[in-house]
Amino acid sequence: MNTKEAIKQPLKPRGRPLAFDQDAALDAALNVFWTRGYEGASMTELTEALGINKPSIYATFGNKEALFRKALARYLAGPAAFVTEVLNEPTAKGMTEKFLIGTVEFLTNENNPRGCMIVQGALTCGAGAALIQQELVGYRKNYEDKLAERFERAKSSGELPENTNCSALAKYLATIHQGLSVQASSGASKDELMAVVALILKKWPANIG
Amino acid sequence: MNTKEAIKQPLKPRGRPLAFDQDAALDAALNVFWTRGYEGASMTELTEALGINKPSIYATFGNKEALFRKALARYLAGPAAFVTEVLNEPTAKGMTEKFLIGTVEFLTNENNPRGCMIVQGALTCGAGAALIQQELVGYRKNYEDKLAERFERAKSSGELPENTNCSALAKYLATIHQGLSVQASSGASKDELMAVVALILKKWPANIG
DNA sequence: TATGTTTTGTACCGATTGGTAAATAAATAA
DNA sequence: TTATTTATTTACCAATCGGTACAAAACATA
Repeated sequence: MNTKEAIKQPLKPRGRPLAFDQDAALDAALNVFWTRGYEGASMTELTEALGINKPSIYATFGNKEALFRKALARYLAGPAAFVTEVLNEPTAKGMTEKFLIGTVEFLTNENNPRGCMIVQGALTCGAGAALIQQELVGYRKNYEDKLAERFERAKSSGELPENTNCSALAKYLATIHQGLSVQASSGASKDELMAVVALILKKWPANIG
Repeated sequence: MNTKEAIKQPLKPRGRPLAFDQDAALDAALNVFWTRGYEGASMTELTEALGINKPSIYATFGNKEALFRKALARYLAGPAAFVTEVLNEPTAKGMTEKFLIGTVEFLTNENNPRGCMIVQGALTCGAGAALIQQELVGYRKNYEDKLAERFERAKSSGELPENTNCSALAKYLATIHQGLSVQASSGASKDELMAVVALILKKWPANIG
């Protein structure tokens, strides 16, 4: 028995092998949810997009909610990863710039559906999607909190003045981000949104405090 | 025959009279669409909210799309009327202040559902709601254009400098408005959103041009 | 009272929703 | 080969979707 092989494949799966790539299927599901929102994406459309039948989806990913959550995790770890990465920028000003410019590039990337999935996945919905709706609200709040924490650190380090209202500043950035998402899904171009961001950054951080 | 009576009621309706108030019914429909969005509002929920049966809805207002459009018209003429009224403010600066402060008061009014119906009525949806989705995009663009025109007038009158990018400034305001709508529907309080607006207005219009 | 007109309530329509039972197919293990 | 395990396909489920047929009810006119 080869040790290397034993490590890479400690035990071969017993039954019939999966006939599709799980990551590719999740990408396809993400694309549908991203475009349609949670409720707007029907299992029929998802089935066609994934290229597999419904029982395979349910056996592999669980029900529609579970599939949405797994697609959402892939969204956060993949195309939307820049949002958490910018938190590590050395300065709050640099973070703000990278965040806003990165947001516009992300929202108008022609390889992606338009808009941010966290924002538009379930803004309004029927009663059956209330749980997903609340979860997305939580994701938005969570990121806003991280922005506020970053501004607090900048205040401690002296980059921002002592009287800075960090939570208001974070909510301001989140508001811009969410508005840009609506704009992008309404057809706004990269140049148009970059012009908006330029207006915002021109006087930043002068409008703090 | 009394002339006054003839003018007020030129001819009495022939058949069985309507058993409900059309405006009150439209208000109830507006409330459901405003909360749920176009697709999230089911005819069953609408029926229960209006207090009348489905055949009465269809006979009076038409199908779901027609009902939505009539509720939307009532929304624009009623709770959202301030948005067009602020365009008549004597100065662009005054308009901007009234627009942003009015937006926050509107979005956090406890008598209303949270969020702007034009923004959230059909941001993402299934294929069947594509027409309503596009119409709402049109309403957003239309208002943004009116903001841009107002800024152009302010440029002509000398209130704004000659190098002002009016369309970018209008898109900036629209972006803020749409972001505030998402924030309000996520549970942000009036005080929190007023703090955001205060940040924006503090340096306005310094970030022009 | 009889007739015509309109709205009402009930009961239903086909299509689609998310989700699944059951048989078959493809792999490994004995 | 035979048994076991897992995945696939087909066909279907109850519930809900938007929308409507039909008859009873409530009015004005004659």
